[in-house]
Amino acid sequence: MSEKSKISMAVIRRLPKYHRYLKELLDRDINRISSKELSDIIGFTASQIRQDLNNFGGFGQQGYGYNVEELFYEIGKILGLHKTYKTIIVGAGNLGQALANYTNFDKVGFQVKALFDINPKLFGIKIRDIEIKDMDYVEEFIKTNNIDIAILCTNKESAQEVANKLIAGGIKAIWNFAPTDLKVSNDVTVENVHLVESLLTLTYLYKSRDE
Amino acid sequence: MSEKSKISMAVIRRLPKYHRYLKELLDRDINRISSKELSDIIGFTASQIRQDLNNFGGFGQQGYGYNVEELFYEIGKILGLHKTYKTIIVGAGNLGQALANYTNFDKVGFQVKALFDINPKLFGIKIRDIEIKDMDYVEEFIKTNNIDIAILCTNKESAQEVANKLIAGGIKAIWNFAPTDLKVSNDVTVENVHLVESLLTLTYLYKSRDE
DNA sequence: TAGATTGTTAATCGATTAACAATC
DNA sequence: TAGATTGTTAATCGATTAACAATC
Repeated sequence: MSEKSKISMAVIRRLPKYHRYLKELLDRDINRISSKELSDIIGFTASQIRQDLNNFGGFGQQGYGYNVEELFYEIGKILGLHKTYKTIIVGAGNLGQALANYTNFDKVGFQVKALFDINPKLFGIKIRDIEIKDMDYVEEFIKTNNIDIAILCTNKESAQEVANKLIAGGIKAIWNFAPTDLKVSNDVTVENVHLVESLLTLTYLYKSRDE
Repeated sequence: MSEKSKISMAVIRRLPKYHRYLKELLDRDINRISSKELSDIIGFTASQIRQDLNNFGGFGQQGYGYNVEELFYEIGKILGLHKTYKTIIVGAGNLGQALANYTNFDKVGFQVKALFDINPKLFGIKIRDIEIKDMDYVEEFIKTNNIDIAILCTNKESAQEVANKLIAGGIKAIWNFAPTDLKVSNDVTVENVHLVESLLTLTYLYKSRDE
């Protein structure tokens, strides 16, 4: 925990959205924006935008607003996008393979170095030049290649066991797509993508839309 | 809006997690649980669990706790899982195809009736007996087959245009995987899965873990 | 300079936690 | 009945919004 808890999760989860909208503004050659204008397009209140940004420093200028390029760069830095990340995908089923093919991650500096699976039939197959390897060698691979992030795409039954292996190899960040909550020590960061939970939220809202 | 806004999004997003943990308890043949016991395994406070559940009715019994099977069933009903949903996947790239293959959705009552794409090379290809069809016919297909939910897996450039088409066909619920925010009228429900935002949250937390 | 807009403090709102009477 | 645990009200905590002085 320590100091990182200064910034609330509510704020943290808004940061990537700022980043995405600022990128769009940059692409449209807009180089200056006020919190009011940004509010109109992103949907947060101007007050919230100013509060959020001021958690990290005074990026604006009174009477002017914010410089889009500078703000985009600063938020990128806050999010850790000043470096590239070496990742592996663990579990080379449909989802794992689809994520290996998903080029949107490359754009923000993520490299997939290998996929891992337990199914020998998959060993050696390449997805965009990324090879599927034997899960037995995952710990060794992590150490040798200084992997930062593991993308966990196994089924829920093997997720915890595989996560333990990754952590034994030195992994400190897991992007978890398995529909289960991992038990990890607090020096390991886990971000969950629980697809079924998202889908059930949709059905709830859909069902309740005109109640 | 109307009455649906009674229940806060914070509560709604916890419901699928209750559902998942109750299923696990059922599978382990546990048929009774107190809010305190559930708190220990799910990680919400016992008080919060009781508050959450009481938004929807008194499912428990003083001195006893909750009946697992009944509570699982009731939460399923609240989430809209009393019926099956007909869905289509729009955009049959890597992600669309992976989702068509993802059998976890079937388990909770979702049927994928077709995939749609604009690429003629894909027309007629089948994923698990689900055919990829010409996007030109998507409106007609939605109407003819009473599709409930569209799973949007296009790139961000075509997402809004495709969404408009789906809505013109009568779609009221969109599960959006395209990295953009859709503009829709308020009778249409959109649930976003913004993968890049999730990944950037992970990098933020990873980077800040020992600050 | 005057106008605009930030940075920041104060007020409000909503969500979580605590407490306990009701009751099985 | 006595013990346990809910349902629900009250207290606390945190996040959002409003307001405005500072300043570019």
